[in-house]
Amino acid sequence: MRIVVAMSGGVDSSVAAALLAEQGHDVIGLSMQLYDQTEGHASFGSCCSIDDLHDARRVAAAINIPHYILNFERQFNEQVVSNFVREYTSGRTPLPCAHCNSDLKFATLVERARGFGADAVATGHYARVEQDASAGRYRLMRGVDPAKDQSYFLFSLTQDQLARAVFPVGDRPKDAVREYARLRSLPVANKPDSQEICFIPDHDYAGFVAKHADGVSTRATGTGVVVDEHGRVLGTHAGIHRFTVGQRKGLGLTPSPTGAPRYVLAIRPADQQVVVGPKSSLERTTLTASGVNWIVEEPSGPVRVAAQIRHRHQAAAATVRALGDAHAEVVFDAPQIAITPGQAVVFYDRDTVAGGGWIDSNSELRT
RNA sequence: UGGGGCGUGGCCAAGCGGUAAGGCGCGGGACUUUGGAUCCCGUAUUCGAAGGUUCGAAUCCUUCCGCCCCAG
Repeated sequence: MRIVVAMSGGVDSSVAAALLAEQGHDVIGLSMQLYDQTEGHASFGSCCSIDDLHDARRVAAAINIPHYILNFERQFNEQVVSNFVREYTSGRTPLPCAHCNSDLKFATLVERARGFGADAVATGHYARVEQDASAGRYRLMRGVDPAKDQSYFLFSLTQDQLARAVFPVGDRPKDAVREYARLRSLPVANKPDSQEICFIPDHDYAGFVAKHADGVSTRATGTGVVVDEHGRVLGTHAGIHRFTVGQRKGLGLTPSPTGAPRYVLAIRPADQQVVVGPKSSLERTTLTASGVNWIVEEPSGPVRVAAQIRHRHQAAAATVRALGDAHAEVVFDAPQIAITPGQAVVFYDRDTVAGGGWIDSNSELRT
């Protein structure tokens, strides 16, 4: 079978490619160039820098597969970057990796793969896909290494996309992946794990948003006030895009009378307000989500699940109810800290992803 | 200039003769294919200033400076 592997230049996708080649598949390596590399070279750890593309090419050469670099700048900008900026300027917190997966890797890249005569696209994600013959569906499951599992970022894949998705490293622990890379002497065997958002290598999210907010909303990055739960003004801030629910650092306020730390409770884009308060006020039991994607058959009634509200959040017992029109309501058994609009809520049944959606509200505090 | 109170790191604040707690904030690190959180480490040779008493003072005394409150 001919398979296209999305090669980022990292260890995981390199091993994925090597494994598939070893299994006898007809493997083609593709790397996506996502943004212009000409300015600045401080792109450490980013997934698609010039260096990373070179690494991908070296790996492809080492395992003897063809390798192509595709220019996805326009698509990346339209699908991922614009969403990132729009979310921040509207008081929400984006999850770009999930969009990159569903809107680029398993959308645009799949189309391009067809051009190469390939039906499947493999990536280095730590997740598993299985065909459930009895249900006539594909199942998405957590990677076997609980510490590296990335199924959270893949919740929005459709059945069509899952049918073409291959995750060669999902059934092995990270250690084994690294070990395999060393055994095969892959050039990236000892490359550090990537982290951080790949398109903002300098860490300056606020600066990035402000710079790209032009066509989106200029006033959204303007100043506003910081208020407490009762609406009392505590200070000013330099733009709501600098905050996210649950944030503690960088509030720029005088310490509270009690000396207790303060956290961002909510962001109100309409009046540019950032609401802060004690940690206990971050607790919420319910949330609503939109853009819900069911990977298992959409349930007609309430379902018991383990719901995960952010990457690396310990999924918590909850009841989900589909509300129709791709909406859902989630009620947790116990309050969760910092349910954040813009992040994904993913429903698990043990290791299987039942579905997930985008968090819209967390029952805003009434002030 | 009658009476009372207070001045300790960016902020709040313990200490009241024995050689500067703690919290917030901030900085660094760990963790991490989002943001945030979390954890760890660091953060005043010095206590408004100047003298004095004492083996030894931020802690006692004197003066000065600066705030605050109540009276006029």
